[in-house]
Amino acid sequence: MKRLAAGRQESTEHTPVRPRYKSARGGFARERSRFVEFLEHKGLKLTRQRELLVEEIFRGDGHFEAEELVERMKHRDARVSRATVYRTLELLQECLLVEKVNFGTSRSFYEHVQLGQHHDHMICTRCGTVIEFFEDRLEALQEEICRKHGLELTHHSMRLFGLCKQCRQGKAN
Amino acid sequence: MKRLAAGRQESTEHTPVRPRYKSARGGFARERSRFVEFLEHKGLKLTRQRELLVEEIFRGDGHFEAEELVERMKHRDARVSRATVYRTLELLQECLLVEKVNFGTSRSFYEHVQLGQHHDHMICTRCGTVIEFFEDRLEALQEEICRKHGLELTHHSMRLFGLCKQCRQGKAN
DNA sequence: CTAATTGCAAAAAGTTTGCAAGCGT
DNA sequence: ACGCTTGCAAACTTTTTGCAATTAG
Repeated sequence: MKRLAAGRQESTEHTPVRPRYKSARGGFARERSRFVEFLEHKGLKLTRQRELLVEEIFRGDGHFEAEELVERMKHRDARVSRATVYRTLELLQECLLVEKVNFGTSRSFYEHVQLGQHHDHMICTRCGTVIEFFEDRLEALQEEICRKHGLELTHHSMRLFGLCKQCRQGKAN
Repeated sequence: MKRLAAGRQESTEHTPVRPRYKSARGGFARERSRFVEFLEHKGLKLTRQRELLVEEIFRGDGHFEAEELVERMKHRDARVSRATVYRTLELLQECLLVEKVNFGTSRSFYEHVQLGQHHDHMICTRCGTVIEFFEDRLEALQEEICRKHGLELTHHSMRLFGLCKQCRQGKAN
């Protein structure tokens, strides 16, 4: 996975139930072409449904559940079935444009991955708040660990669980 | 999560389909008492089923699926139903004796957590081999990151995905 | 043209739940 | 005794699959 410029230290918070994020940056041209290239490379077709899905996924705040995406697609100009949504999510995960994340609850969330915008998660096990963070040294250390074990790193997922400040102070959240 | 003595660097490999691990160390007395204390603390009861489950979980290689555990319990001296297995796994996760891990496939695995024996995972996305590793500096860095964001760390999960040496060389695995 | 893709609906897989009977404390 | 637990089976949620019709290249 491409390393980011050193020193980025942003973080945003949200709850896993209905996450609220700052809205994604404008376009998704690079992500779209990555998908197109991936399809070509594998001899797969760029269908209307696949185009609509990528657009819808990268248009939103980047966080969604499969079923929610199925719903969202109903308001588009072409019908996209549940089966196609699942099948396409599979492809998007394969080319690293989408990640399946699990915050410890039974439902699994998906996140779109904007090229060069990787982040990890910190989850409060009491109130469920999720904090996104990025730490350059962590990325570097991972590369080093993989090198040591002979793995060529493509991507990773790190989740830190614990109690957030509010919950430690016994306040409801 | 308790930090381990600095410098431990072991690693074992297995595939997620039917993982093979070196067998667990002898007893599980400490884990058992942790569970008992947890139950007492919450005013819950130590039933025969719960005892058998903990025993079975810590007796095995430490890796299992829910359904597999249901099967294994059929050969015990008391019947343990699927519902009880799920309900107990929930409790065991709550007191950090069991972790649910997902290696990218649709099935989710559970691992028992022997006190003071934490490790993370490296997964080859092509052949599915899983390498367990432990890296002291990673643990330390996590603590630091959490401190910075005000989270009191209880546990974490890190997965590194990529291509193992064999797969990079195009050999089947 | 031809193979890949889609939608549908049924099926599978995985997990949860209500309830009456049973069991720790 | 009291209230937490259990087993059972049904219900639910989420994801997968077979198949005939459709579409991209």
